[in-house]
Parts: sequence; C-alpha cells; structure tokens
Amino acid sequence: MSTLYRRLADELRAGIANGTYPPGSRLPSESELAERHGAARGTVRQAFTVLAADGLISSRKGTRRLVLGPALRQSFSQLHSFSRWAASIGETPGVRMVELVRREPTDLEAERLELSPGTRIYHLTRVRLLSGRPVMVERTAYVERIGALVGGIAADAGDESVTARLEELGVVFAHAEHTVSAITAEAEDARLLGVRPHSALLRELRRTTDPDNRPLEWSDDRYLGDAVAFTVHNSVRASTLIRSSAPSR
Amino acid sequence: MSTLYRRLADELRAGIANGTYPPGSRLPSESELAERHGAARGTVRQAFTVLAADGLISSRKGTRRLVLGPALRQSFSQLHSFSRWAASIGETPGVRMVELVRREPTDLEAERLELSPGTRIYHLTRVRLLSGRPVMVERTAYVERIGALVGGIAADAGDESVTARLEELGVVFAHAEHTVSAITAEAEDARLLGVRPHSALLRELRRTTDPDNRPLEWSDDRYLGDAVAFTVHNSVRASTLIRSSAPSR
DNA sequence: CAGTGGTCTAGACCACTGG
DNA sequence: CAGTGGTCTAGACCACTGT
Repeated sequence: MSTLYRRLADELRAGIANGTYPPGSRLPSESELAERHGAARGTVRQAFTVLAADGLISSRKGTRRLVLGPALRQSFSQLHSFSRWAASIGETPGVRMVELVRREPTDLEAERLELSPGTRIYHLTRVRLLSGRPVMVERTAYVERIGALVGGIAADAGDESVTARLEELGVVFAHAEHTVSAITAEAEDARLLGVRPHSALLRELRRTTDPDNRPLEWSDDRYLGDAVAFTVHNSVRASTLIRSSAPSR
Repeated sequence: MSTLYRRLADELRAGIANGTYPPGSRLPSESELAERHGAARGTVRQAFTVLAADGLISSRKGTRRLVLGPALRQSFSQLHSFSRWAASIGETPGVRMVELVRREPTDLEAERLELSPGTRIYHLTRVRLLSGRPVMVERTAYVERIGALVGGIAADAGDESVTARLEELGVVFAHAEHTVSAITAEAEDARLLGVRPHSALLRELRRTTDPDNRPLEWSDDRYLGDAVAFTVHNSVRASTLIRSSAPSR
C-alpha cells in the first residue's frame, strides 16, 4: 500500500504546508534525508520527483532544492469529482437532476467513447450547485457498463457524488483529458443556470478512461464564467498542457 | 548535453510516432530494452518516466507498457510563445503593436511580480493574429530587467517573437502558471478583436518565472471564444491541473 | 574547494498478469 | 508458472554551485 518514497514525499509535503520548509527556503539534501531515514539516495529522489511533479519544488545542479510554495494542487479525484472539489473549497455541493436516458450515441459520443456499432449509452444531465447557487450544467455520456450503475445511483442518491459511488462499486478512473474553452450560453444553458442567453460560459470537455485507456465517460460541462477557473503549472521539464487550435466541436 | 535516458525516450517517442509502436500496442519490456542498449534497467525506467509524463504510455504491474497514442502534447516553449504555437499548427503568426510603456506597477502587478517598492515595469499591449485574423489581445507586464530588453525588441521586430529574442539574449523561462477562465469582452477588447462587446472570451492569466522561481512576466491574454482551447492530460499518478473557485481577479 | 543534484550501474525482492 | 513492472539498495562518476 504505502511505500517508503510516498511516505517520504508526504512528510516533506507536510513540512512545506506547516512552515517547517517555508516558500523560498531550501530542503535538506538527498544524502541527509537518506541517512536520517535509513533509505537509499534513489528512494529519496523518488520522493522528490513526486513533489516536483506537483510543482512544489524546483531543483538545480549544485544547490539544495528550493521550496516554491504550499500545495495549491488538487488531487486527480478532486478534479474529477465536482462533489469532492466543492468540499475541498469549503462549499456545500448540490445537484438538480434534469434527465437520465439510455439511447443511441451521437457520432461524436460514439467516437469519443470508442463504441462498437449498436451499443447504447446512458446520458445524464444535471445542474450542479455550490451552496445552493447553480454554477454548472453537466451533460455526461457513460458507456453502457458504467451507465447501468449510474442509473441506480442517480435515481436515489439525491445530492450524492456519482463518482464516489462508482468507485465504491469498483470502477477505476485512471486518466482524464480536459479541454477548456469559452462558449456563449445557449437557451437551455441560460435557463438551467438562471443567466441571460449569450452570457460567457467556461466549457470543459472531459474524457475519462480506465487504467488500460478504455473510455468510461465523456462529459460536456459548462460553468458560469465567474464561478470557476482552471490553473495549470508547467515547466521546461514536465508539462501536460496543450493549447489546441480550436475547441473540439 | 544529451543523456542516455533522453536518447532512449526520443527513440521510443519516434517509434510511437512512426507506427513501430501503434496506439494500443505494447512496448518492449524494460529488461529487453536494457539489454538491447547495454543500459541498466533503471536508465530504461527513466526514459519511460519521460513518456508517461507526456501522457504517451500507461503502465500496470505484470504487463508491458501500453501505447496510448501519438504525441499531441506541445512543448513548454510552444505553450509559452504564441509565435511558436502558431507555427506548430501551420498558421502564420502576426502582431499589431498597441502600446509599450514604462510605468509604476499596479498593486496586482507588484504582487504577482514580487516587486520591491519603487521599481517600475514595462507594460506591453499587442493584438496577435493568426493568418491575418485577430484572435488574441495580449497585455504583459515585464520586470524591469526584462522589459528593458523588450523595449528594443518590440520596437523594430515587427511580427517577430519576443520570447524567441529574449531567449537568444540569455533569458531563461523555466516555470509557468496558467489560469484559464471565461470573461465577457470589455469595450477595448471588442474594439481590438473586432467583435461585439460582451462576446465570450477565453482569458489566460500567465505568470512565468526563471529557474529559481523569480518572476519574469505576468500576462493577461484574451482569446476569441472560438479561436483556442486548452487541453490537459492528467492521471491518478501525475497531474498538474487545478480547478480553483474563482478567477484570480 | 567541499557539497550538491544529475546520471548511471548492477544487483535484489515483491505483487501482479496472463497463459 | 514465467514474465513483468514497482520498489529499494549501494555503490559510482560527473557538472555545477557557492564560498
């Protein structure tokens, strides 16, 4: 379960968060940490790699690692689940169910979910609330296997997190691709969110896959323009951000 | 310069791009690659780490690594430079100079650039074009040291890339933080981009720092809503994406 | 110059996959 | 079951930093 390098990373992360290693300070050297924990240098380096991937520290040959700042980053699961994200920022998540149907996929859905001809999908439309205020319209297509589970969940769970329940049922969300663009509110968007048509919305197209890269869901989420922003850290060494020439349809 | 693990990573990346390892196929095992190149297994693993960070492959205990797809990812420098990005998608970049001034920073600029009291900034406003069409308004504040160089560049370079010239002059851009949100076009935005006021724009706030995390520039870029989208790959293991509760001012 | 991180080697044991 | 990736050790040499 918990490995040594992960425990070292957690300890360092905690030290950054609690002020032991404030932003701008230097972390202990690899050899010092290795000796202190009775670990090999390579293991300590694995721990540092985790923190660097989170944008918490930077490193240069010849000097100890520099602390950049406390953890702003949210975990994959917070990014994936609206409910968890809401909880992490101290807001109360809410849901207004709009529709759940089982139907034939559109061409776009079939392509993004890599469906064989003839298979069906479950399509869920909901309005998500933060402390009672509508902030996002969610339109998600689930592959049939997952959608069958969603049917049972969404029916009775009220404002519960679909993501959390699916994970309890053994569904593993491993990778996601998020495409963010600006869009003008359509009539239905405006009605569901309680804003004027043509208001500026932030659109997130999300495709989530399992550990073997098999698609699980494909979602078109539209946020109020002033309700949300997405932040990315990148560096010369590691980056996952792409700027593409146009929103993918 | 070029290290063994980077050469291995490049070779594997090329194999994925040219069809030797098509999406969905499995890569050679660590031990096989190690033996074939006379390298240690740890070195091969370093190479795989690079590809995984780019979202090109996934791995699970017990099976060979899976090829996810060809490289969609753009490099840090393409993300950082509009001109390089334009070139990478086959468009001709253009620039319309609006203003370059040396002045006192606003409070926000002073904070984001970590300025000492009394220092000044250079503020550059430009309209960026793709194949002659205005697609983005760029408003960038440079720290004084960099701005002095920008003054010379922007004056005579025409449609040349400021970023590329700064790098030739020895400025090293190492980290960046991008925050993306939706915003309504203000009067000046609408005029510069040739759209109606209140159109939906995609706003990118960008803060770029050097290898020691010292701020170099802080920019507010506003794209036509249908001109651009940002895409992020993330996974349970590595992610750099944040969803924050509100646009940072 | 001593200290540091970057790279690389050559082993080891384990948990997991798939036939 | 053999093969694979995940973790970990214990070394080594180098380039770079800061004094």
